[in-house]
Amino acid sequence: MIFNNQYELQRVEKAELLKELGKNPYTHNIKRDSTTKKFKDDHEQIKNLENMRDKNKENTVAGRIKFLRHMGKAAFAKIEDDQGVLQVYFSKESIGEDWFKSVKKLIEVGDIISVTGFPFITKTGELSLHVKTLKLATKSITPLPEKFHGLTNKELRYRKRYLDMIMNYKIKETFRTRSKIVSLIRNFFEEKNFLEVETPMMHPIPGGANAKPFVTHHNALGVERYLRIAPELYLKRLIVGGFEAVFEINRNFRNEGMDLTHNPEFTMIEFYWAYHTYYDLMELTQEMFAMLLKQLKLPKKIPYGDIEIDFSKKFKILSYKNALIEIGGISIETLETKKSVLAYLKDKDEEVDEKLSLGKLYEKLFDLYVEKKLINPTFIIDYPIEISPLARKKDDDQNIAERFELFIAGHEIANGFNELNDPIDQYNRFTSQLKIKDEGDGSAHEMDEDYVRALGYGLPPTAGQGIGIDRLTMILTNEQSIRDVILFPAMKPVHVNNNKKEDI
RNA sequence: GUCUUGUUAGCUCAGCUGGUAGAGCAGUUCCCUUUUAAGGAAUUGGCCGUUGGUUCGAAUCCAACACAGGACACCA
Repeated sequence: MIFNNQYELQRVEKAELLKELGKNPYTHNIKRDSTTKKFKDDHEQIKNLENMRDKNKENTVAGRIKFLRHMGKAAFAKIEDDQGVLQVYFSKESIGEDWFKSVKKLIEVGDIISVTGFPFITKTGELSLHVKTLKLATKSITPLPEKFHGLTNKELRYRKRYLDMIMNYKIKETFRTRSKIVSLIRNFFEEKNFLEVETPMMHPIPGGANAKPFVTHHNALGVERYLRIAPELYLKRLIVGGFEAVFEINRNFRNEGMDLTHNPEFTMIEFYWAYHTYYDLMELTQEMFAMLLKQLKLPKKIPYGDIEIDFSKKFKILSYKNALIEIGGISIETLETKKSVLAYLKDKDEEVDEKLSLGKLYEKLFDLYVEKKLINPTFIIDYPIEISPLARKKDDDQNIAERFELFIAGHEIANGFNELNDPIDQYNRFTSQLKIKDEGDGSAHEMDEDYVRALGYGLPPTAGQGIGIDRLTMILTNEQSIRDVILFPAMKPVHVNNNKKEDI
């Protein structure tokens, strides 16, 4: 029996007793004509009535009992539904003596009930429902956590999100906002004539990002498949095919570490826009943020933990190299050669791989000394080419990619660039990524010959971008951990320890 | 992957330098017809994360392991 602790057994017994009384503890025969919020809104004016009640009104509201206060022959309960909480009052007289006695014994906090009755205002001034009929909708077998402190254990909150939602009302708001963000973004792109598409999640060759993939096996085909690390290469094939503006909002999977900003599966929007440039993307991104803030009714300066993020000005644009100099405080001379950068890092007691290229070393410097300082929205542009294997080179500097990343609150939120559409160049970039992979960087990009062949047919000048929806939601909901914006974040399984020594 | 802190009743937490486990809420039994974490009286409930070790004796000391929070590393 799965429910075997003393409290659960007690409640199972109560459910049995209810059945014996002819009250199905799991009935479906419940209809309501109002909600906790609507009931309060509809009857707000009864405070002006003489008796502060209106016996001619009648509504049925259903919800979970969160508080229950018995007082001999009467009782108050707070019931909660999707919309909020409503206090209900019932007594021996209002629902009948026998049923009142049974309710007192058999119905408790956690149970879901429906109540029918009229609005009134209590002595302490709370608009409440005076119950005439009380029905049990669902008997709760497992008791709820404590009513005052609630559920605070983070592990339990993540593992049992349903319980977290019952106990921590605020978290539901966060996930409503998340849903709204996705919906608003979808709308935004549709209105700009982007076409929403769905490309494969199981890839024969993992591509579109530098990351380690999850591997799975396709039985019928007898081949390995990789959960996608990015939809990028498929979306660009669609641009080759003739769609000129596409987007996809869905999950990507990366087989890497987890922390406050990384979950192994995460949601991204990627969009590709033919005959546009990465400067157009930066404009579009700012427009999108303005739209989100407006629709979510957020101010232009929003709090995030101990800091404030200012969206009121045009986002700052700064080149990668200048960011290292101006924000990282690194001298131009230091940045000139591999040797001087290595010396700088060693001087700072940082562990570095001497084999890293200058571009990779820049990346290291950026992560160490710049990223965390980018609080207000900032576009960092013009990235080293070797960390941007799918981005177009600048015409006047072969070492720089026409690429940007958007940073907010020290986190990377978006990544966009002019797509590399020279098939020969792309082939060579893949080849040099393979070399990096051979040298031991498991996250280097794979060769995707079919993608290069697609480019062979001609990819129009295109700019493309990805935005991390989880991180975006974190910023807009003021949550510090990605786990607080993912309904069911990845957790290790808890396994029962059975390795007790056997007698010999 | 590394470091660090934690794991005690259903939940939130005490438990000191080792001496056989406590509180509040919830539950159970009573009293109470307008309460707001309602109140009053009594009371049930513990493989002290797991496995070993040290010791006459371990929730407490030591080790390994598991899981979690945080930091770092990798990445978005």
